[in-house]
Amino acid sequence: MAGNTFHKLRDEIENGIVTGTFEPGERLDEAQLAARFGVSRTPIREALMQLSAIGLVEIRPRRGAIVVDPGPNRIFEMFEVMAELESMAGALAARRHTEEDKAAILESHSRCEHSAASEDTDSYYYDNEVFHYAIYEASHNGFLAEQCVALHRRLRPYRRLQLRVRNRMKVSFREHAAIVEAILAGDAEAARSRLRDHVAVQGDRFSDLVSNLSRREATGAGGQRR
Amino acid sequence: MAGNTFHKLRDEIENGIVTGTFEPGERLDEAQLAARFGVSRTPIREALMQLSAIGLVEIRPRRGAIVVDPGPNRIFEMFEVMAELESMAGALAARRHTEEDKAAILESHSRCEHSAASEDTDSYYYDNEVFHYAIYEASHNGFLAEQCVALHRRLRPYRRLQLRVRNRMKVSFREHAAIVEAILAGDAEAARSRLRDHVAVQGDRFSDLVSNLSRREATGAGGQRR
DNA sequence: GTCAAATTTTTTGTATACAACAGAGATCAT
DNA sequence: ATGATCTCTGTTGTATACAAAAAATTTGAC
Repeated sequence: MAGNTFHKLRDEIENGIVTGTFEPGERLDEAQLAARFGVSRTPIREALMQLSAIGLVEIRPRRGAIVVDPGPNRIFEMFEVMAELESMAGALAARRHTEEDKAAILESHSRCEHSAASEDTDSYYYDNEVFHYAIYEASHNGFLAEQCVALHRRLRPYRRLQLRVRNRMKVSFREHAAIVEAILAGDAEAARSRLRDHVAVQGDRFSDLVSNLSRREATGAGGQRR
Repeated sequence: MAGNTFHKLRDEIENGIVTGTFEPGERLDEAQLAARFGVSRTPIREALMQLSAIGLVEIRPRRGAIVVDPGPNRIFEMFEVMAELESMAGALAARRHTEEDKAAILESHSRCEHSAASEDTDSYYYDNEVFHYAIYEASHNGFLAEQCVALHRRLRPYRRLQLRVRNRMKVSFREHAAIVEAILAGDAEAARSRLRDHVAVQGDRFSDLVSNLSRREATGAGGQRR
């Protein structure tokens, strides 16, 4: 899994964006990044090109690359699509899951139970991810799984904000239980609608998200485009 | 909309892949492409990086880039996802469309009628695209619209194969009519299921597609990876 | 002191140079 | 003749160089 320099740089920068090292709206200076990573500008540019194709950074001609800052509206749109893709995966999983899929889902589900009980948000966050990935796999649609993983990854920072809301973790786990039940029972439509509700950001959860976003904004996360 | 060299190159190569100038499995030699377009290797590489991030080409470390060749299975998976995304757009459009959206849908729909009547597959192909784009817009989810356009574009060559099947054009148009009706009536679930059936590649249509694929393969389209 | 034009500086975009690696062919031993 | 190793060529990956454009700064007029 070596991956050449540009590949590692791509992951590195992508990670920096997702974890917040590079803030939304921030300008990504090529020379600066090159110095930071101890390489020349060439691989940096290649990494930025890839990130721009994914939609994580925006390259403005002759004016450099900036970290894309999706407004609350765009974030909502992304969650709306994510909900539909996940519910699709769930519906397919209900119809197509194998014994191995079942084992993987149950395994990750019980891990979630454990971290939810111990109120460890960080480890719940991780286990939750594994749980969802298990469903993607069980859909037996490789392309769908890839799309889900990519979008899930992109929404990571905002998901994280959501988990901070009081009791969200336990509610989330209860929803998981209902989803598992539907999938294992082979009830595609139940799995679909339960996953949609689980992922969608509606009503209170939307306002919670927006308020968390603006709070972050206020603490100087950027967003100002000169 | 000037776009720097690498931007134009990206579109150029992407187009070449979609239209078949570059065949699936074909190796994309950087120096060769550079000579062909009269530029240096640098912008060529940047274009290839972007295409690899989209998933159109695969960059094997130290072994060059090749045009990705999705097997029949992967193509089927992509159609399955496309069907779901389109039906989602249709469902949203049924609930959210404005007067302008309605006008755009009806306009493109009647264009389709015209080209279907005159049996002009090429112009039907184009008008059909406009029709579907109008639905994406009417969903009022910009992110969803982008995803749909990207996937639609990627499936272009295979859609084209499908249209060759006898009477497909007229059947397609009749399906459009039912979809328009559902959307304008605000019936989200009808729009969803009708669009899903319209886009999905099931039963006969799947075998037709596979047979067309293998016919193309037989005429020397490549796919051999050394 | 303020605003605008010109100049300098910085930064991007492309080309070229060079080093490291992969694949093909040649050489050699058996 | 066959198999393995070695060499050699071709291609990729990274660094550097240079040109053009945009931002910053200075200069000058009022």
